[in-house]
Amino acid sequence: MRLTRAGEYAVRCALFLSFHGQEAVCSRRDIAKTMDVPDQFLSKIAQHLAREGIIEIVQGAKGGYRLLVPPEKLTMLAVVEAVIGEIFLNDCVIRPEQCDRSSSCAAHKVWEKARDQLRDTLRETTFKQMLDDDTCTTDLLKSTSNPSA
Amino acid sequence: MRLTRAGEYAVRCALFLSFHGQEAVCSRRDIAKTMDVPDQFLSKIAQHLAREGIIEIVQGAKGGYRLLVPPEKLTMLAVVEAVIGEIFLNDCVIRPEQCDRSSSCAAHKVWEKARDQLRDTLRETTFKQMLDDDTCTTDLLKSTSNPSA
DNA sequence: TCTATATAGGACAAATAACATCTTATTTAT
DNA sequence: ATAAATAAGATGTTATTTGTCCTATATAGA
Repeated sequence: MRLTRAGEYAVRCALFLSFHGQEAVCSRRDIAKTMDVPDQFLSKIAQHLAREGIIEIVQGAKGGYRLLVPPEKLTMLAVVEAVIGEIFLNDCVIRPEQCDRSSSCAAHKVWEKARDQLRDTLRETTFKQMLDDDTCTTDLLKSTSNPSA
Repeated sequence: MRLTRAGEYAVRCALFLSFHGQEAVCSRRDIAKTMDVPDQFLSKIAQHLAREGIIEIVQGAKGGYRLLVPPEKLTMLAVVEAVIGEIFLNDCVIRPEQCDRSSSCAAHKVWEKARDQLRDTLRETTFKQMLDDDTCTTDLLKSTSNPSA
């Protein structure tokens, strides 16, 4: 499971929306520009997030995306899996039926454990936490969302 | 980090070699056949394992591969990373210089943590452990390595 | 109602990575 | 010398990822 671009972009998008709060409808253009995400590609990603109920897509003029889940409840896991699908570290765990390879069997327990740990870690991380931890983060977010400054 | 075929094959190969012990020189054909690995592809994989000092490649007639590391010291991590390279879960951790994206920064700590955990888990698992845990494993190994039975 | 401004969604194109094989060369036991 | 192995480079194939183009649709506001 390597985080794909699409996954990374989804995280950026969710970060942006979390920063602006649940009330705000943020235009795709704004998000794309600020977070360095290809505009059209973001469209596809947003659809995944919407399907999972993470965001709402507002159409028409003044349209854009709105966060539906409060940042303190929005987890890294939810955002990432919305876009790249459920996380697996190897095929055998996904398709056990195809894995009659008993030779690999003991190995699979390891992968399963590793996978569970990984997902737990991602599940424990909320976007609120990430925003609060502004060691280096959010400077950009803040500045760009406040162009007058 | 999804375990690629190559990685999976490396694990199978190492499992086979671990089962047969450090003394045995196992032919590539045998390993490939028993473990369902494409013969030529295994050749490539073996070269990686050899470069990392995990196996020794014995050339010429009666040649093949020999395990250099005792199974109780051979870890899943070593085998996998020998073939697929150091494990990363996302690009930003690999190329931080490319990631001046401060917006992603907080997120990266999470990925780094997840990555460390994953590698720890894989490092804790030895091939001896996997062989000992023969819930379902090694039946095949045993039977095929003992064709007279 | 019309227009400008948004996003949706299908089709497609390009780049990258993964998987595998073919061929030729080299090594070594007998 | 010969047969039995593996090595290494080139190449082909397929799948995935990333991204864009184009047309359709929705909505705010004059």
